[in-house]
Amino acid sequence: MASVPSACVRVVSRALVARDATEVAPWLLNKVLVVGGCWGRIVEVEAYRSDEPASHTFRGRTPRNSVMFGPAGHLYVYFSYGMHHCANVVTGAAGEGQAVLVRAITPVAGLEEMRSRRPPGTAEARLTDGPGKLCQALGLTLADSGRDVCGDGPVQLCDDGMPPPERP
DNA sequence: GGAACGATCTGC
DNA sequence: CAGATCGTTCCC
Repeated sequence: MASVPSACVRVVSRALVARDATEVAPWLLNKVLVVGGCWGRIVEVEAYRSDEPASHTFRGRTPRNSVMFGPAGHLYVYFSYGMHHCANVVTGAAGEGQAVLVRAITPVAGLEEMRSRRPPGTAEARLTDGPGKLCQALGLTLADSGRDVCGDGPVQLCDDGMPPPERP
């Protein structure tokens, strides 16, 4: 069980992810996603709000997307194309139906564990460089949907002090 | 009750 | 660039 990043790591506050998704998205870059003994740095994200046709919440609340209409700071995982999982961090005020999709992370710790969940021979650079890939590498499934990432649970969103890039 | 369609990934 | 593969949603 690898330890979390470094000395000054704190779970992000719910207030900071309760802002608008378009504001939270760039801020999430370089934050740390921890799942058990595995963790990596977020390097690509995408904001989804209910006013965008592509968003799962565009046509209102359904059983699947209900987590997105809940309070910020929870994980929304969905199953896509019958074979991939994708993970989002719910943002905004409860009821708004917004979230930020984590599109890619740079793997930092727990690499062997991540590799064991990916196809044999997967290069380190290809381990978590896509929304479906990172969920497979981290072992995130529908069972993780709804988890609070602002607490001390198995899935945590942390800040180790590295600022987001100036030019995203 | 059924059909169409993905916030994707991989291999040809 | 097409196929894999199935839950969710929407329409009849």
